[in-house]
Amino acid sequence: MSVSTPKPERIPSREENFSEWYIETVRKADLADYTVVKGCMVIKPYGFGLWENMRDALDRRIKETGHENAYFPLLVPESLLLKEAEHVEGFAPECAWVTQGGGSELEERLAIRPTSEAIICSIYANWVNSYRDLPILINQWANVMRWEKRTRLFLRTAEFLWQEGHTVHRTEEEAQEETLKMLEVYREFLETELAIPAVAGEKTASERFAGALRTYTVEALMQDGWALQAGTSHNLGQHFSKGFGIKFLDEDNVEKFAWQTSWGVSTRLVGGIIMTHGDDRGLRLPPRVAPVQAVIVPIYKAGIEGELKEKCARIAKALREKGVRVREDMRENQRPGFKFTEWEVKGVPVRIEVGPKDLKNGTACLVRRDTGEKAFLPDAEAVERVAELMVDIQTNMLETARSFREEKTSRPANWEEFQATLEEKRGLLSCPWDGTEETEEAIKGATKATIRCIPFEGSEVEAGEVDIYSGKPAVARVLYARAY
RNA sequence: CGGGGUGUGGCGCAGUUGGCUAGCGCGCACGCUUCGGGAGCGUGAGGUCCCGGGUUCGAGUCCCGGCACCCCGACCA
Repeated sequence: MSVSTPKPERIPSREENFSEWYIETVRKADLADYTVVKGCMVIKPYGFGLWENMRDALDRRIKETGHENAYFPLLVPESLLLKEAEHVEGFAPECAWVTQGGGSELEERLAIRPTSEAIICSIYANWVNSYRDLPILINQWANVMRWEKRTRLFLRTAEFLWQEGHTVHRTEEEAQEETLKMLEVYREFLETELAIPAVAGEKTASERFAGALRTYTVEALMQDGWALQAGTSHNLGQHFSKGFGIKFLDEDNVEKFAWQTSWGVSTRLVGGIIMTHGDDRGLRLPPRVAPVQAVIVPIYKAGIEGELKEKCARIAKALREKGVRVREDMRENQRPGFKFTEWEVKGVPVRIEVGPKDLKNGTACLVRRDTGEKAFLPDAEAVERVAELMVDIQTNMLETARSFREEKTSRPANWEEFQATLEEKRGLLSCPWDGTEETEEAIKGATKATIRCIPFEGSEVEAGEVDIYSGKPAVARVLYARAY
């Protein structure tokens, strides 16, 4: 046979087919799988372990900023959903409905929550009477359902897991402060834990949450040059308090409507991690959230198995004592090369090889997933080094992602350049905007690029600057991109 | 919801103008030899050929109807 058959189960490169690379990476890394229900995935233990670490890191921050967790019902009576006009309009098209219970037709159909504003606000209305009842600072971890036409593992599934904060405040200022505070929590969380640099800013009216006064976002840039909305924080104003009757008697004995916020991030972020950090070998996980931070692979040799196992156990124990999440891959039916590949696909930050040479020399071989760098170190040093690598790798991944984003951020000088840049380079395009929805629409129609946000930093326009498309006077510099 | 494509062991596929007991690779199970970058040999298990109807002596293959999934567009975290 002169024909060399390609190895089966290879993941296509990001270059040749990014979307296929993504799906294959998710599946080969054993994060998730399809199920019998369209658009509903099963998050497998490895993927869920990742989500749990993300969740815990964010949950800690949510609590540190004074919020408590609670849980509200899955089902939302239609009448409640109808109470905020813009809100229904936005979500009705993607609602799934329960129409029967116990074998008989329900008098009123129940929506499976696409988000919980309606149900939570209806309950808050009973909880709020006095200004002394405020603020209410509650978060819930839950599943929600949106009937999507087209789904993709993690990025857009019919059912997904998320966190949604719902707060009620006495004043507009306080609500606005809360909205921005939580957006900053998201931005910092993405950067610190997930090593994803994100641009914080405000959404334009057309991208605003259904029923919100203002929507803020943290936008990340994926390796294919598309933007991903990684988290949103909404100032709901009094839209919902008026719709649901959340009123309180203020200090001045005047009845007033409360001011509200809501904010959320979802399992979509798992997709963000994959598309920000993955390479052609598969996943690369930021150490801080990786379910397995270091994997130990023994290189078996006849006669020394016992010694090898002992040494592996010793290293594992020392690492655990240092707080490193270690996995010992002691399987005897798989060869080392197979294991190397497998753990690389799964994105484990550090691999520790322990073989006959190491037994003789009192060393261990460390291999970094992010750089591929390989080093034999004396045992004690190796353990120290792994702990250091957790920090180094995390930092390196953030820096890599940051410089990628900077490289992919452009300032086209005119409309022709805008189109060319979007086609050839993609990424984020910083351009003056005239502030109209017409322009936004026109650009979207022509290029599929949307305004991702009006960034907090760098949105100032100089006198005389004009809109990249319409030529009219610009009101702000905004970021355009094609987005997931 | 429009346009295109595909449905055959767990996965990837082959299956001729309709013909014999439906094959191949990977994976899986067992055994032996191996193990510093996806191991080799041997033995073995595993199938409503998407579903329903029709044509025929005979259908994985042809015809009609349905369903599902994937890709490309419009809508969305």
